[in-house]
Amino acid sequence: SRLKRKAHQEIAVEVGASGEVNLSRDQNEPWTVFAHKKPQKGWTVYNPRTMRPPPLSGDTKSVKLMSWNVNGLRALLKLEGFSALQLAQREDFDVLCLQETKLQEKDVEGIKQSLLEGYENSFWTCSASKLGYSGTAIISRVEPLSVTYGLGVSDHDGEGRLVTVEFDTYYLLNAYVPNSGDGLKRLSYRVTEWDPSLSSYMKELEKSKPVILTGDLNCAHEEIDIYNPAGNRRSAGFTDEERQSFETNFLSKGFVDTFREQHPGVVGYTYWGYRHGARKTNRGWRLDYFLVSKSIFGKVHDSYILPDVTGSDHCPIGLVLKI
Amino acid sequence: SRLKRKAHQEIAVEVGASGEVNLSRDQNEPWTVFAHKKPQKGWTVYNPRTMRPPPLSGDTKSVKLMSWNVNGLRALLKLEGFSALQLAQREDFDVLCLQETKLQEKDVEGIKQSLLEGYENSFWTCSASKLGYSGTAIISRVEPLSVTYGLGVSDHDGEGRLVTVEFDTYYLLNAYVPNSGDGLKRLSYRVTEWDPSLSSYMKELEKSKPVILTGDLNCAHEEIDIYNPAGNRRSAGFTDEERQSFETNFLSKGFVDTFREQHPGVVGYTYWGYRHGARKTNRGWRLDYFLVSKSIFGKVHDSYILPDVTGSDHCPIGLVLKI
DNA sequence: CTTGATACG
DNA sequence: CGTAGCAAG
Repeated sequence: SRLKRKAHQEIAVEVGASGEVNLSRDQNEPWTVFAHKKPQKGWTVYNPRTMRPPPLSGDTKSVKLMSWNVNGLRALLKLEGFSALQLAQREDFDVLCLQETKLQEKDVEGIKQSLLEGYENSFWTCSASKLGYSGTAIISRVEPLSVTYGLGVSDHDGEGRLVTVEFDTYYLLNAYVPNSGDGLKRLSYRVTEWDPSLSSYMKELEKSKPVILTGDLNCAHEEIDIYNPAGNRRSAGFTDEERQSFETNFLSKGFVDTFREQHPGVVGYTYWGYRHGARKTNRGWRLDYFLVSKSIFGKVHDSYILPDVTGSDHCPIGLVLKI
Repeated sequence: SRLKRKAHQEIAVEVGASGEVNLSRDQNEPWTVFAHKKPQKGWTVYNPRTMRPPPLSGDTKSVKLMSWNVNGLRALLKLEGFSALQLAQREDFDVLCLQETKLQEKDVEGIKQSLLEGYENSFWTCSASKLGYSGTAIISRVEPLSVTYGLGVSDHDGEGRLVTVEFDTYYLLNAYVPNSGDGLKRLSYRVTEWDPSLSSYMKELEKSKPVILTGDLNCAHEEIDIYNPAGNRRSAGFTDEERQSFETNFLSKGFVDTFREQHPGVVGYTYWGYRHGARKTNRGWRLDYFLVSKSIFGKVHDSYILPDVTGSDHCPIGLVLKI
């Protein structure tokens, strides 16, 4: 049955004294924020209240991975109420992957200290070529078996865009895929060099263990993954080239887009440009993913989005994995 | 008699709904903000409430000139309550000279429109060499006889640091003198090229009419003009070279420092660096002046400072001239 | 529209 | 510390 929709409806977000985030909407009401003038038949809008599976029974062990493009970690931490700490308290994640930390090497040590109790393992990349640009981190409760920065063998590692940790039963890769840029200046680099290199690297790792790739993959895969497909055919992140590359290098190589697999026909954005108040009207993109090797897709309990968490132009996403 | 002093006393400034500025202090209390640990004997701190002469009698005609380094006019105008408009309402000036407007040529027309009713004559300089840098303006009720931008004949005019207007009985020059910069990089240019050129230009004009120079002259002339003379002997604005240049090029050439002449032994700062809350503790400098040709010093009724006007790291100064 | 680096004060 | 411009998204 179709949801009742009201275009441009705003969600009021209330931040409590201790930083907790409360949606002011009735918990039972369906998620009705929808900016499409003519929503496609059969599409519904992802509602993290109603579209998440019930918690696993107590005797099923699970791990919760989260990913968030924070668009500048120092700025985010200044907004107390939205700090990673609050997210930890709410979500109780095991691993948090950050992109666009925009840290310099010299900031890392200080940030590490001030971060979360109980997450003593953290691994940071910074852009060597441009200060305050790009940068990723993996923050984990348990100590990984190994850590790798960058693609290792290639010449794509000057911008601190990738960090890999190895756990018992899988590799976890956290990537901030290069934006193709204004005028699509970097489109060619992105689709002919970066994407294939990342893909090969993943296939190489997969020989020993299943692989999970998360992060800002800077591509809205299909029309359902962007608010205005027609108007963005030549926009970075929705070109045919990038979408094709996403399929060729990742999906066709046996990596599963977990959110889409669990939620066919569901609109779930993870990014809204700061310009023109795009977030209020849900004019967004789905750019952030958890892709997993087919061999462990069966372990995916929940692939979800937290669109109400602000503080960045992206929102966090999560993956609950049975182990 | 010595004033009672309390170091680091703070003045609370209240801004009313219509933008008026109210000091919260008792009107009868002397001005006691004083940051010197050991105030020099005989120095008192300028108090604009008690140290200004009584208004001129109704039959003496006068003109009020004001000067303010606004440190970015667009930023200032955003702070509604402290706009030049409020200053106009309080002070009823005839001419307002601004420095460090930091406007680009393309901003000027728009700003001109949005400015003050009754001040239809305004003349703007912008830095051609560096966008958003330097820049001056003279805003006047009456139309001047002529306007000149820069030093005219020299090669010092790329930065929009000088504008001259000619009135019936005097020339008014508004200058933003080059800061000698970190490491005193520009000290030599400043004292061997800019100051002498400005001085010659003034002497040239003086052949036909008395001259008034106002603006940010970027020099604290004597020890009394700076909160920590000993610690700033090699700071831009208080080097021996700049102080000597100030004397040689301006005072010795017959231009009178009107504030100092009227208030010997009085500490009156016009600038407080933003760093370390220098303004709260009155750790300031007197960098802004009205200098006048000796021939019209007799016409000076009041040379004053408005230290309670915020919105910039400098405060406005004023000159009331009998005409 | 927002972050962050850099210049300048 | 704060105002600018700029690059990047």
